[in-house]
Amino acid sequence: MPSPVLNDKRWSIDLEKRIQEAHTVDQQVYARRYAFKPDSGKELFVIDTPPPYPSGTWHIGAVAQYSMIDVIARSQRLLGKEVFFPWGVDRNGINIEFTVEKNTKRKMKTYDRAEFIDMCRETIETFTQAMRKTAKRVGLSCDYEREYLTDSPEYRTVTQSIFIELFKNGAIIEDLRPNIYDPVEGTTIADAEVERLSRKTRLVDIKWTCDDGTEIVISTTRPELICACGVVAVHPEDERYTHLVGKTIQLPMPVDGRSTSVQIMTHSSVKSDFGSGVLMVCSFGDQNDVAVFRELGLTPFQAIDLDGKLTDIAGPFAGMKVIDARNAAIDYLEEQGKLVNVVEREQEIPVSERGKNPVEIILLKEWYVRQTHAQDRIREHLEDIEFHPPRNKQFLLDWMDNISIDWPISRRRWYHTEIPIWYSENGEKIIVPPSGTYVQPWREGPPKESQVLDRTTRELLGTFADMESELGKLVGEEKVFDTWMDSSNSNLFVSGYLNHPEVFERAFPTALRPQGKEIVRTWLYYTLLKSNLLLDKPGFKHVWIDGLGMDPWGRKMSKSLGNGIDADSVLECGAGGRTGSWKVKGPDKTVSLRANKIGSECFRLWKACDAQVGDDFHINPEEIEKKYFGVLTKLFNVARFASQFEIPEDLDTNPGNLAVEDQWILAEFDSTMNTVRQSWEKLDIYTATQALKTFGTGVLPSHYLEMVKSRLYDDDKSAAWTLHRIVRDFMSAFTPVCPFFTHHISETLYNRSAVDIDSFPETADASVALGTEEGDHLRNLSNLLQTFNGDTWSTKKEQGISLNQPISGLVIPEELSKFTAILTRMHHLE
RNA sequence: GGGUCUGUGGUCUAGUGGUUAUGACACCGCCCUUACACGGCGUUGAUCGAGGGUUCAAAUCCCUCCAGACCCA
Repeated sequence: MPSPVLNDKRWSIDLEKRIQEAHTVDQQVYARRYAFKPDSGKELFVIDTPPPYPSGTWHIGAVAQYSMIDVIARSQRLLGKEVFFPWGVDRNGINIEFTVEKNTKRKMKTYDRAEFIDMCRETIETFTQAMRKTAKRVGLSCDYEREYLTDSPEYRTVTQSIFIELFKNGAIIEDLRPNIYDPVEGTTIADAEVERLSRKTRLVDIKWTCDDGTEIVISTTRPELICACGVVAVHPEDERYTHLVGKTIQLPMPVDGRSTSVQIMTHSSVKSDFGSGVLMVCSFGDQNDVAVFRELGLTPFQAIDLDGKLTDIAGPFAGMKVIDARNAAIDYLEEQGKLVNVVEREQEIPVSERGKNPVEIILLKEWYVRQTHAQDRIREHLEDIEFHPPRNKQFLLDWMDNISIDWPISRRRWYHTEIPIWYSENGEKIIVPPSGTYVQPWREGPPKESQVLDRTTRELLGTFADMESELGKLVGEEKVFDTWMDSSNSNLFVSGYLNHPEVFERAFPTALRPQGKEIVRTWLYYTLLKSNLLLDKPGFKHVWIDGLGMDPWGRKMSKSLGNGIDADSVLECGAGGRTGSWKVKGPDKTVSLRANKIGSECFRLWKACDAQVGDDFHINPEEIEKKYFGVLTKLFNVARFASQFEIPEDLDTNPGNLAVEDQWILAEFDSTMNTVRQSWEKLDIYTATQALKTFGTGVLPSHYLEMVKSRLYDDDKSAAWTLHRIVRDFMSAFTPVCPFFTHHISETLYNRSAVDIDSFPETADASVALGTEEGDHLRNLSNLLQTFNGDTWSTKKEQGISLNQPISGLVIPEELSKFTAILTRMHHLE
């Protein structure tokens, strides 16, 4: 018996790791394979890879998503495109600031700014390294040489230049508006960064007195804000209070520097059945207060300062933190006999997503990206973008429907991109740097080539060099950008905006935005907004929105639930004889999960095959191994079996003397490959992988191989050509899903790695290709053929005959007459 | 409270009006047949979340309800 060229007896994680290490060790080889070569002459396909935020371990669900992005990258290369699969790391932001604060037990603002920034950069660098290692381990074919960091001068330049561009064209403005503010972290935040937490709060009923002596009761959870009350409102149809409308009512608490009374008015937003049905409207207790103030044209009061303390208008409570002031106010009201009732109740209160601090709404002069005017145009652009799956477009449309205010982009933090502006001494002019320059106005002056603009009209007044003497003492902007200002340029940056204009010309709109559905309202929306405001174009050709990785019971994985699964434990499961075990907290009890071997190839195969894009997927390592490791074993053994037969010199030329069963399997294979090619073109990973799996573990080994075994042992050249041709092309088509696996087999057998194939395999036998009469005829016989084989196997079993023993009395159906010879030989029919 | 999505054998999954509802894993039974026992073959197992409606015909379309996920107020 000839010995197989594939030495290893079976697919294993140790083999996988050996292949993977060899695959990535030589940077030059690696770069030849996966580096972006914009001048290759091929159609460009730029992927706007989500730059991961480094924070210690990588979530297994995220790794699953990234591996599917890699499947798309590789499948597009297979289809002949020049793919740019960039590797970026998102390093700006409040998370790393928190980490440094936690590690050193000191708040950011107690540090020197430059010192703190250095500490952030050092800390995040260690996380960055760990992340890149995992990315390589799971086989992401990124262009790591061109790694970009969002906190690098190169990236921040793009953010700053785009800001200046948008300021000049009027899409960005500066204004004094009510803003959502996190007093603990001392920064403004956007609507999209607010979440709600349920907390116990005291709802207090307070007695107010009208000028005419009438007493009414008002319920509130924010008594400390009485000093900012602008109006007391009742519902216009609430007959209980009709007689009071228009009267003046005394504030029940002392205030300083403002009127001690307000008017009673009507407003339709008042809920008559809540408390007494009377509402005090303060600047600003919540978003509704903001709306009422705006509608009634009231002048807001500044009740809370940037440190979260009450201002002077709060009289005796000035200088107190909000919570202390609230308690003090309740005590005061009780002493004065104005407290009617107090109830503890659960209330959903808005908190900041990052710090979980209750947020306040306060008036601040901030920078805004105007967005309400752009919605219709963005919707038009959306018509040109293909969504995968189409239904997930709804997440975006829903969010857009809810947009009513502009996007505040300035933040009072440090480890972010600086707002690139200096103000003249009188505050009327601003100085902005030239395009393509990274500046830090909090610690340096403007470059000589900067421009001077009018702060309100945006009119260009001259160059900084010419006007320097008349500007007075410059003040550098200390504020920074919301990190989404950086992230929402990612498609522009990777497509070459500013840095490679000639590439950008061909690469934009960016071919693909792959992302999770949880950041549709932030990353996706802001990116589309930016592309619209800057270039009046859709940002992408395709948007691919995947579901979330959930625990085995369908719940979100989180540290607090204790149901997380670490990515490395899955990828390394089975390496060096180690097994994997996970303790995961279920809804009822903690469950122990075990697996012997998984690795990156099995993990990728599972994600590709088990879940449609857009669906949330349950991650259970036990199931991944049970359902998919066997598939790899099977495919490996098919290749190993093939590898013991001589490989024809010329696999590309059909020898032309194929037997009918060879033509039949090639007809089947052509149909499979057609499905696969079309699915890769449509970014449909699921269908492509399913088709390959069905063919490779089903009809090929069970029926074709069993049929031609004896021919192969007899050294039949046609059978060997057919089998090798199929194995080779199968590996090419399958390489996007399992790159290391297919690389090893194809390179060992055919001296050319499947990962290097840059055109989808051609039809092996044109005479039976999809659409030919002969091919259709053979494909129509497939069911009958398989049924006949199955019937024969079960008959032998019923009769207690082993499969290699002869059997008599079985009749081959008329339609299969051309298979008579091979079927007789296969089943030893007599 | 509202919106969007999802709900198919024990588990996962295909299937957007038309034979007997697809496949995988698990279970059970048989088989070490010159690639593979980490394998092969076969059997069992689903009133398609519940109820109602439209239709000659519904897992598929419509309505109501239930459950879950995500988002919003």
